[in-house]
Amino acid sequence: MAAVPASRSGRRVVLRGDGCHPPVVRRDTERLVGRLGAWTTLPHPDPSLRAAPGRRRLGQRLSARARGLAGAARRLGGAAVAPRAALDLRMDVGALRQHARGPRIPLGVALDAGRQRRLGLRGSAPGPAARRRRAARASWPSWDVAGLPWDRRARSEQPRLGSVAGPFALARRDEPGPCSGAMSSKPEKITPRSEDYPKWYQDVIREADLAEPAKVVKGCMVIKPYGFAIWEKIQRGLDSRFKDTGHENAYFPLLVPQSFITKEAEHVEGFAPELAVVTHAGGEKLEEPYVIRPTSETIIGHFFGKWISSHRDLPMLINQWANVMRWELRTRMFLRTTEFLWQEGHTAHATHEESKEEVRKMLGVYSEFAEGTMAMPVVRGIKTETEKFAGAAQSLCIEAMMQDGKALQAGTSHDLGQNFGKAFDVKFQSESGDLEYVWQTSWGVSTRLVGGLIMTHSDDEGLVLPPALAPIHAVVIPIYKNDEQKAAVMEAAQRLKKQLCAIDIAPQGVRYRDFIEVRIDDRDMRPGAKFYHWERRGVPMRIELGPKDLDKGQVCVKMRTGGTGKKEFLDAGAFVEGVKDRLDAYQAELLAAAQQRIADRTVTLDTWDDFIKTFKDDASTFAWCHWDGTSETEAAIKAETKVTIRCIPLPGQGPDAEPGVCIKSGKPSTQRVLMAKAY
RNA sequence: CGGGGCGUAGCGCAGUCUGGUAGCGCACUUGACUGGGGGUCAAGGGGUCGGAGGUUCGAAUCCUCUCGCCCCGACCA
Repeated sequence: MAAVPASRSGRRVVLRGDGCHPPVVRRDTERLVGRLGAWTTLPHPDPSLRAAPGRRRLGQRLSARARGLAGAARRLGGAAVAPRAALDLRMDVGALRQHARGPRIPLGVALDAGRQRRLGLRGSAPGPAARRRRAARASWPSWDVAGLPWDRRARSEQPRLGSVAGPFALARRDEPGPCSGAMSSKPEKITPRSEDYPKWYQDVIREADLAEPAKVVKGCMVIKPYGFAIWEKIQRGLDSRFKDTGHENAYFPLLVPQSFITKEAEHVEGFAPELAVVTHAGGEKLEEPYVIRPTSETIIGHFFGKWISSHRDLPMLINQWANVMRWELRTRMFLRTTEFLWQEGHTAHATHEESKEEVRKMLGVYSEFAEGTMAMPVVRGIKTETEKFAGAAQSLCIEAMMQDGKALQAGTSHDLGQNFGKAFDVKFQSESGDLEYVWQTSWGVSTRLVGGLIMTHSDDEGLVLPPALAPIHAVVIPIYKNDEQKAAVMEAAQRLKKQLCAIDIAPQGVRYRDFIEVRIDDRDMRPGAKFYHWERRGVPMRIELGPKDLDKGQVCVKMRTGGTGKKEFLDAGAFVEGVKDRLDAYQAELLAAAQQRIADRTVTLDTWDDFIKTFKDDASTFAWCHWDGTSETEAAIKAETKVTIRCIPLPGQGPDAEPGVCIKSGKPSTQRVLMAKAY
């Protein structure tokens, strides 16, 4: 038996095929297999597969798929390799050597550097790290195994005893094994939406580097810089609108005395199950526990009570940017996490008319922001009794449709009536001198908007962002072959960046400026790798800049959502001139596409049969249906189909009000409501 | 809380059945070549195997306990 030369690179032997594509044989494998010609005629370890006594090629009795693999191996040099239908085969030289003597051929064993050394196939000494580790180990007291039967150095020269599972059993793997992952030289791939929508969502967040699960804190997430930059732009856009509508920011404590929560009956009932409670502090048990705010109506109610005494103190218009905590059982990044960031507006008014007006006004701000800035169309409506905020008289909401047809409550605006005013004794003396309770509102949107943004626009290549919220609008990829070219290209890139960065693309009417943000990606990577990198992050515009472009005074521009080939070559000056329009058009395209989807996937249903059919399994759409207005029917529909009433549309947001019969109960109904499965 | 899966290098995972020198791929570092859609080669760095007990000459591997995470259900923005 000839000695087996080690593969030069020291890589494992890997053959891979999936039955659909030709087997993939790595180059180092090729070399090694080529040198294994000596074992062409090994006997198969399983006698049942060894039809003729003596010699037979291993591939012969195997399935067609496996034969394909074995065939590839033969073509490479005549080595006989027994694959199993499963696709990943690793075979180690030591195993082959054993196999040549007899009974066992362990697959799933790597031919790594260490193993090669052990088998005497690798001349080079262990690396420094290995040496250090070994030295450290040697200094510990240890049992000398030399010469004993369990000494592996001796054993490796003999066939291993014990049960022989055989190559197929050992290599069997119903799930893609480590090889398939190990074979990939690409970053983690993004699962296509059609295959697994929730998985796709997680993949996009990871690949775009928006956030990651905290893991060490249950149900929480870390919002990474790129993800937080999006949230910051959302904050800025909303905050300026709140200021424009007369609100002021303030901050209230994170901890709320437990007794506060219990003051409003419906409120405590709604939130009790998801409260996190602080019982100890400073090494001692607290006399009264604090709850970590799930929302701040109670503590703000308390302070409103102290601050408001006259109608002259009204309206009180406060907003708070804060974190809140709700102990959820199942979490999803951005959409539902234990801790999340949001904005909560709290206002107090002298009359119900005025507070109701505030509730509508802020819902208007939200919907304008959702559609204008996020390019996410929404339906404005009223929550049903069961879906409304715990403690509110009425809740308004905006509902967006995600790409899987499910609804996402993207913002809420509550008419609190006098409920909290009464609970916290927030009274004022009116012009007529009477003491009256204030009328309050609260309204909020959260980091959930980021989730909505992702699920509105992104595609199988990764994140897609509307320019109005993109932290980076354009990335310049310099193309060059040598230092000289690099210098010229980089200089041109800097010049272009300077021009672009001076352009303000803030929408009309806002009180802030929003300059185009440009990155020049001068990392030492292949241009292609950079393309994918920024594509996954949803950067709206990519500019390739190379020597040819410099010569012609042009730039190569590729918008994020165009197909791979859709590159435009534009005169550099004209491009800069028209870049704002270009971004505006892109923003408009995203909104139009989202509107189209919502239009395409919204249905009107009149029979329960159709309803069941529409929502069977995991499917969802927006469905306008008649409902008899009772919580019982609502609960029955939910129990049977998981579909909920997302909202009762405000005028103009759904079909015109017309009498009908409830889709479930058949009882009379005055108008259709929006039904869908929800996040 | 029920059902399922999993804790081994930064990430993804082999190795655990059958105890005997801690491995692979990606990522990372250095150098060279390369550069208009995920490059190649070479040389390197990095882990007391989730934790605690136990069995053993010897435990990632066997036993007991424990902690944590993910997925699927019941609750929710």
